[in-house]
This record gives sequence, C-alpha cells and structure tokens, in this order.
Amino acid sequence: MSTSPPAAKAKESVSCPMDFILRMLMGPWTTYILYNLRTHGPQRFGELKRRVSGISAKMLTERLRTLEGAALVKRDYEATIPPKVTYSLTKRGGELDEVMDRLAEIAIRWEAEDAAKRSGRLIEKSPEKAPALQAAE
Amino acid sequence: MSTSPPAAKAKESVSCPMDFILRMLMGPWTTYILYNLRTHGPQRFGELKRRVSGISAKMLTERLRTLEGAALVKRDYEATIPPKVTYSLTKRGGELDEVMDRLAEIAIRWEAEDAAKRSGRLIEKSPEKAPALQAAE
DNA sequence: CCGTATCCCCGGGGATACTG
DNA sequence: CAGTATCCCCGGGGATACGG
Repeated sequence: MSTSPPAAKAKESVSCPMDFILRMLMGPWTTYILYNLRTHGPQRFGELKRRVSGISAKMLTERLRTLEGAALVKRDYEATIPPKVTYSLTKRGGELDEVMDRLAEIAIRWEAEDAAKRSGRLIEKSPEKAPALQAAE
Repeated sequence: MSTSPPAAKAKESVSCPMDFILRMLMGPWTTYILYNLRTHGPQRFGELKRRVSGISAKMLTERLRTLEGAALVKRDYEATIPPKVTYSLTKRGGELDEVMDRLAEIAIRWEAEDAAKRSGRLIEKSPEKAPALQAAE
C-alpha cells in the first residue's frame, strides 16, 4: 500500500498490489477522463479537453500518456491534415467498470444515510449549525 | 467525476457520486493508513506513525482528521498522563474492504498477465530493451 | 488540429521546536 | 505521548507561444 511516499519508486518493502491501480486512478483528473471515455465513447483530443472542463492541454496530454502506458487507454493517430487523434478505453480499461460502479453505489448509499441522519437530527433537535456527522461505531 | 479541478469545492455540474470516495482514498498516504488499521487493528498515533514509515506527524494528523471527518476512522482520546489516543476503522471504513479486495485482485491479475506477456516476448524475440506493454485492443 | 517547449508562481508538505 | 506552530523549499501544474 502506498500513494505518495518520498519517491514513488518501485520496490515497496511491505507493499500492497492494488497500490498501482490506486496511484493511477488517483492521478489528477484521471477519473474525469475515464468517466468521459466511458460515457461518451472514443473521442478526439479537443473533444475530450472540452468535456473535462478546466484541464490544461499539458495536463491532459500527460494523463493520457500515463493511462496509455498503463494500457487503460488506446491512442489512435491518423496522419491526415490536420491530424486526427482518437482516444478510447482499452479492454483492460473497461475492467475497472465493475469496481467503479461498486464505489459509486457505496458513495450514493453513504450520501443518502448522511442526509437521513442530518434531517433526523434537525427534526428532533434543530441545532443552529449542522454538526459534523459522526459514525455510529 | 473529478479529482483536482481548480478548487475541490462542492457543486460539480455534471459530477459523479463516487468522486468523493476517490478523492478521499486518493489523498496522500491514505491507503497506507487504512491498510495498517485494517491489518493491525486499532492502534495509537505513534504506533501508526512508525508503521507508515516516512510520513511526518503533520501529514499523519491531517490525514487522520480528514478520515475522521469522513467517518471512516474513529478517534479515541483518553486524557491520562501521558495522553493516549487510539485510532480505529469505523463500520463505514470497513465497508470499503470488499472494493479494496476487488481492486487488489485485478491488480494482481494484471501484474501476472504483464509478466506472462513480457516473458513470452522475451522467448520469441529477446529484445534488448523491454518494450512498453501494449493492450490487445 | 494536436501537441511540445518555456517560464513562472503558489502552496503542499517536510523539519524543527515547542506545549498540554 | 500527541499533537500544534513556524519556517522554508521544491516541483506540480497553468498560461503562453510556437512546431509538425
């Protein structure tokens, strides 16, 4: 396990295998990019850049290269004039879908639970300021 | 979906719910910390700091506070002399186990596939330098 | 159109010293 | 022991301009 020790070098003494994936997903903008490729299908650089609003070309390029290196994204270069570059998820990239969905499901449930807990408190006590939510355990 | 737009503010126009969780897990050292709490059980600040080797007190404190705020970690303060503070996973924190395991499983499979693919190439072609691995699709 | 090259700035995070 | 306070530094990432 890791994510940001001194140097993100290889060899982690008591490492955890999923670390690599988390490192990948954790990179800035990464989830945005994968999400857009998932929901809007293969698309060109500019299109992607427009959708992932706010990202710089530099950043987008860097992320796509990294994802490509990890074999999660495929890059198709067509040497027309002007050139046309299309990015798409690889088969491997698609394998993350299930976990992503699982994560999304949990997130939604938590959100609902928190909302319920909050409104419950409001009904019984109506505090001035919403207190930080606390886990039951 | 997101992870690092301009400001990690709330309100994301076309947001994705799992974003919150990813943001959390993606924080530096986070997975290390959760992993240690999972495998070594509840433990004190110093103990945790020793295990997550290389982390600074400042960072560890900040991460633990964030995790506590997200209700993934519980903080027990005992006002003895000297004070004794114990951290543990909450029930909610434990709900991530399944996804984590799933992720670990995928990571291990990929690693194996890559190793196989690499050695396969080495046998048939023996290239000087190992080429960047490429997805089938 | 799809990038790379350059510059520059801001804040995340480490080290150290100190308190309850 | 478990933090907080302070200082300081480095590099990640944006903006801009240019090349194929």
